[in-house]
Amino acid sequence: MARNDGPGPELRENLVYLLKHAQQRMAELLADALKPHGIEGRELGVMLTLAGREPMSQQQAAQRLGIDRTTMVALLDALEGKGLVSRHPDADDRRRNVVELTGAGRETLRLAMAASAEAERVFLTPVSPRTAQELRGALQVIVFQPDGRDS
Amino acid sequence: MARNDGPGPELRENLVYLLKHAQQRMAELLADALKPHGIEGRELGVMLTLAGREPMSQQQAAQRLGIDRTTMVALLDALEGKGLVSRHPDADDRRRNVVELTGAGRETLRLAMAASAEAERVFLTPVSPRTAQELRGALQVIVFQPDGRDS
DNA sequence: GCTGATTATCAGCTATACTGACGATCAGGC
DNA sequence: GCCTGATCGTCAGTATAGCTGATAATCAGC
Repeated sequence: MARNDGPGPELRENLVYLLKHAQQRMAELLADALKPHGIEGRELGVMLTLAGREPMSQQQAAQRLGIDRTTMVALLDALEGKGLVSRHPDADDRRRNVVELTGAGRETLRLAMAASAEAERVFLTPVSPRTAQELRGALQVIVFQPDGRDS
Repeated sequence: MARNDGPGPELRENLVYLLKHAQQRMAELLADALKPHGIEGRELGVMLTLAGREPMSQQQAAQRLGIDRTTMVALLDALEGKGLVSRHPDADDRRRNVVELTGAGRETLRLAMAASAEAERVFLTPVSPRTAQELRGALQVIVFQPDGRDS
């Protein structure tokens, strides 16, 4: 995004503005941190979804991530091309592709998770660890219980 | 965005994921709140930047907002088409356009700011007012003093 | 063994925001 | 005064992310 001279006081209070720019900064930090490992942010999301779980279909993975199934196709094409995930038809339901991390995928994921944690650390540098935890907690509540119902 | 069944525990902790989805929800709430007033979120950002200040050039406004000058052209085309802002050449520097809110623009901005505040209130429903203030404060620090230098 | 639903895939569309090029204009050196 | 380089607004083209709609293969219920 273009250079930002700093907005007027009206926008400094604006949540859309703050969230958008915070998200953008975090995404840039993550992209830089992941570059050495040859993946991008959304691909890490896919790999995290696939990790430590039963194998799942593309559709299931897409729903978990909150992305469209057609978007998942392109993401998996890229990851499969890098040898990080494998697709093969489900024996029980041959419409489905079972998607799994490969060995290389698990290793890359391990390194990428460390890089991601470091990017988050940099992102959170200007606030105290306590504030950082409150920030994460508040976002979790807002994203996962937006109607105030308890989980 | 597509339906989200809820991610695994790895992603629930992930700041990029949380920020992206929080930003998306806030943007949707704002878009709905602004629809009756005939403007969208980015247009409110432009109008807030133009409000209560000396008239400024398109470039200055763009830098304040952190968007590209070419993006500003299209945004102002729309706002001018709705009669909410006026452009006219700067007498002192005829390369520049002086951009100002019209009377209708100021009135729309007044209503839109109320709608925006209400959208933020809905967004923050699941957290306490105190947590909401901490969230806003933490984001401000991260966005405006990302290197930890004091303002 | 039909009929309707589901899965993965693909083409095409939309929204957003950028880069690069252009003409008009300004500012500084001479 | 005049040339050179920089700046401003504009436009065309490009890139990215994500969607809709259509299609072929497959499944499940009757």
